[in-house]
Amino acid sequence: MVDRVTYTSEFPIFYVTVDIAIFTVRDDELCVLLVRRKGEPFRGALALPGGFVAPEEGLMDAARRELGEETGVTDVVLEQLATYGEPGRDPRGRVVSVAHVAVLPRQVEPRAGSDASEALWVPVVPLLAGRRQVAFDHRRILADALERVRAKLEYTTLATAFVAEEFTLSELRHVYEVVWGADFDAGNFQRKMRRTEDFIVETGRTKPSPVGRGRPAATFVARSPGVHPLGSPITRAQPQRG
Amino acid sequence: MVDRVTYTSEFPIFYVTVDIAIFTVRDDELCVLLVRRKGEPFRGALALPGGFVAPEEGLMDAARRELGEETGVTDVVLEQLATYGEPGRDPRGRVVSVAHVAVLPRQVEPRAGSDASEALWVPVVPLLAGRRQVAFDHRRILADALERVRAKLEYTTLATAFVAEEFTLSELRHVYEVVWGADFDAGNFQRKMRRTEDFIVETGRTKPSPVGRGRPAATFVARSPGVHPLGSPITRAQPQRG
DNA sequence: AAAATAGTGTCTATAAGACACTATCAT
DNA sequence: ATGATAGTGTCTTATAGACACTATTTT
Repeated sequence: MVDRVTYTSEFPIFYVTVDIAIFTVRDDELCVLLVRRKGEPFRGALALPGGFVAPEEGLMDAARRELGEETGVTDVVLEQLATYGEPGRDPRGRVVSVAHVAVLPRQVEPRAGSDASEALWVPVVPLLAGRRQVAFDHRRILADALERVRAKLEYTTLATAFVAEEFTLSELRHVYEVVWGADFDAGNFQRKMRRTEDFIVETGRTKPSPVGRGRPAATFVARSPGVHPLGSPITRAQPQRG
Repeated sequence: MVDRVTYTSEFPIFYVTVDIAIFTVRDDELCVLLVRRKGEPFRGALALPGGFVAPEEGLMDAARRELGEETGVTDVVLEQLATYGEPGRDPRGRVVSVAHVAVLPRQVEPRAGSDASEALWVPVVPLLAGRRQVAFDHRRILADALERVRAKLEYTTLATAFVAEEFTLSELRHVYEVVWGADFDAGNFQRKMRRTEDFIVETGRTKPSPVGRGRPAATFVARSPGVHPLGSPITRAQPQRG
């Protein structure tokens, strides 16, 4: 790292950080990983995990590093969300933050990092509806991130990033139901998924229901790793007059 | 502006810039406004207009200012696209660029700014398909911007940003045809637009065809200023087996 | 057998594309 | 009248949602 340099320019000093909104489905709720801040400003408030970008580090590399430091997770779907750089958004100076969205396939027990006294999974919708303090403009970032995840579920294969590598259609349907807060007809969902091209591939194996009873479900894997656009969107459940 | 400061930190120096991909439909082609660089690096190459963010200036404010300086346009649809910050993307140092997309309602004659020897409208698709040199990673940014515009046309009211405040459905259809490079059935397009909620409002006035012959077209205005999501998407023309 | 979950069949409403047709203008 | 563009009618095909039904498992 650079230790002390002389900065000669007519341009101001910028600090560049990354913040990450890490989502997972946990206990029938969409949750985001937040840390409780140890230092000032916003000491004790909830914040998105994140940190400063290193000198020779790419933006997504920085996000991936911070994510690893906070959760120990490495193989994860990560995407740039937007950049927040209003003057005054950070009292320490002109900080431009490149926000990212990450989706975890299963619940991971977070461990606190060096900048946080605590790391915890927080249900997103109640947090955004409530009045709990959130550091900086992270409430706004989180709202944007939620909107992005909900939108991407519709026209990409993002849903598979929430479940294990091998999954049942009930598990996948549960992701949509939790993220969108709407129920799906199980039969129609089944048909839609099986008919959508380039999304899922049946393994030939089955998996018993978690409640112990009922017909075991066929398992599937994502057709290809990562997130890809879908030919036809997965529509949100809308009541039909018929 | 800061003239000379001493920068004491374990964090590196970052420069933050904005770049703007300004699109318009001109002569039956989707065009982007590019400048020819006066100075090094990439002297003489084509580049997106853009520049450094001022000390107390928001990111979109900076983009709007640069856009005004380059084209004289003020009232314009502007949206953040993505941020590009790979180390080495700019030989002058660690430059993080926040790219924006702008859409102009009509062809504007660009005037060269202080950083550019020339400003010109360039057809986008041939540029991306060809081998003309483009400065920095601006070819990549431009490709991302084109993808964004094509996508937004489908599920937002962005198309109205390409036409004058009062427009005919033929003019609007032409935007879709040029941006997507596909023809639409004029009748079906008419029905689709009139039935889509919260998109357009008929003025009651008519406008004669530009070729002088034919029935004058009814004119419309956008239902509300700015870009808004649509309830039902405008689908790209796809051949149907029937 | 009963209960629970997985998966299929089928009907209806809606909407997109194809294309024939009507409407209104200039020459 | 002719040709051009604007706009409507209507047929076909595809698909989403509703919901009844079958299939496969455990208790």
